[in-house]
Amino acid sequence: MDNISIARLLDETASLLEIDSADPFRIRSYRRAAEAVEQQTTQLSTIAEDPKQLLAIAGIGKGMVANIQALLTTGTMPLREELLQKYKPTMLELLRLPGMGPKTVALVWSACQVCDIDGLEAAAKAGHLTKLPRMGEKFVTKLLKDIEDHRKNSSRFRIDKAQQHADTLINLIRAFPGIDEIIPAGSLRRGRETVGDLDLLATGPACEPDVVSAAVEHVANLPLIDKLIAKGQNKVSFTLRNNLQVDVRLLPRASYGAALQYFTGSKMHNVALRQRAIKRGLTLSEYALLRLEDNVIVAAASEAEIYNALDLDYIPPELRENGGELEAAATHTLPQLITLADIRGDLHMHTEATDGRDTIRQMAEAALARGLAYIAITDHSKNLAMTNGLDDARALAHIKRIREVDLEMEGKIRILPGIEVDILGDGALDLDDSTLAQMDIVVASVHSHFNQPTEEMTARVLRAIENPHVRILGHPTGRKVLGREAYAINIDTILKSAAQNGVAVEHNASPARADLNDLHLRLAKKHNCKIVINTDAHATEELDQMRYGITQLRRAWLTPADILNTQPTAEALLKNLRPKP
DNA sequence: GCCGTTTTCGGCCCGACTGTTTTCAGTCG
Repeated sequence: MDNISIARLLDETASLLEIDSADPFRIRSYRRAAEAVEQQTTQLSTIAEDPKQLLAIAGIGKGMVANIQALLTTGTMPLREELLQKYKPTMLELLRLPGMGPKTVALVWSACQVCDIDGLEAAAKAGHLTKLPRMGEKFVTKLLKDIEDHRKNSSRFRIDKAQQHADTLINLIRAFPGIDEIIPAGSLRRGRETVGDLDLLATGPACEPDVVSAAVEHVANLPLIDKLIAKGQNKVSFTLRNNLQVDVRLLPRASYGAALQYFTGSKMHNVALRQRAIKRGLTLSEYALLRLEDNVIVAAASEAEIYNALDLDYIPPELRENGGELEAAATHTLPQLITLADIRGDLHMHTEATDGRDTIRQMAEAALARGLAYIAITDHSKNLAMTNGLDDARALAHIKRIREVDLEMEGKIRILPGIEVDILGDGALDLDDSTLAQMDIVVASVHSHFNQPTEEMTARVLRAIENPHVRILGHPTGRKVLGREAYAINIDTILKSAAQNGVAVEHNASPARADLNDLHLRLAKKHNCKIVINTDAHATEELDQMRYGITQLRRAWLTPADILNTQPTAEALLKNLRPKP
């Protein structure tokens, strides 16, 4: 059992304990232990023999060592089994619905024997829930809508999780001699926020038709496979333990480009492309681009050849949605899309002063190592009490330290003092203007999980934008990619007002919370908004999440000129932000 | 359940907001 699985089982146990109304601090230790295990770089299975090494991990004590050892030897642990006698594992799914916490899950279970989403929906529709305490019409209406949303999303995987699985599988597959190139196709390659299944296309000498069967056997016997679905001549389909379906195709080099094009999609892009081929007396399939009259291969080995043979510029995967990219490629007017290397700064990150894990200096050095020229430290303000948010006095002391570290870095990277302030219910900010005046970067974020009418929510954000100290609007939609959903906000109005006031809107690069999707980003460009992309990193390695945010910018056809933090220096960036009052 | 001790128990991030109350429990960040 790997660390990720151990962490998941510990976290699940914590959720079951919550439903069981266990001691909140005991629950927290299970969550902390899960987090700690997930962050370990060495596999616990290799050091489990030696309790001393396990105990050395912060958050792992005697009890947790026993749990981990039980998980590693038996695949489960006594407490988990005991809880599963009382509750059903499907209840964990219920917890993922907005507004459904452990108490409510326990309540519907004891009152209606409801333990899964289908049951909950049926009970809601039958009117059983309104008889329960604190559950009225409003709650049930919202619940039914949330169930619907959940069903739409729950079979998909976030891009970063899909990428992790892809990376692991690619390494394992490449271990077979004679496989030298593997590319994930499908929506992962197109940079979609979520991925339904994984398409891995491999090629190399071992994938040629006469020898491919050995490579197929290798793939079909990968240790990570949970269920083998199909094993064909050059294709293996299986699922992983988390139910992610993976299709691996082993393709001869000569037709690799055609296959890559075909399996990358999107479906609509491919339909349009094939129509274009037919108009030119050609036919495009997953094997090749052929001349219709004599079946001669025109192009097949690379995607570029295929697009060029159709009189098109090469179209980046992110644009292949049949949204005008064929016309642009035909007239040589495709945009020069932004790349990760264009990003010169990251203006939203946290440190140990609030809920981050690392120090100002560590964040700065990590950013420097990633080639950034400047960053802003924007820890939380006091209203987010659980993050140990900064009050005015602490915020001022914090920027003093930020300036000190900035000097220590001797110009190798600039560190701008900043803050992520919270927007209160009436649209006011939770720190004094005199404090905000000391900051280079003020990110105003809507945090509380409001369920106000759209007009009130929008008015609240509009008022925050009007505060002249605010330079960036963070979490503009409050949207999360999977799980609990966005605030009711009129994004069109917000973006217009941000543009008028010169407030930059933030695209959060974190895959969990990509606040603006590609449609929002296009809207922002239409309204002439200033746009920044930030990681909102809470630890050094989260700075790497910038790559996922970039794909959303590319999907929105954005270029370096559309994004403010492509400015080469901190000074140039600040000049482009709203002027300080 | 973990941690840090002032060694063997007490402390462990808490405040805003909603829906249902009729003074508050539950959820969220």
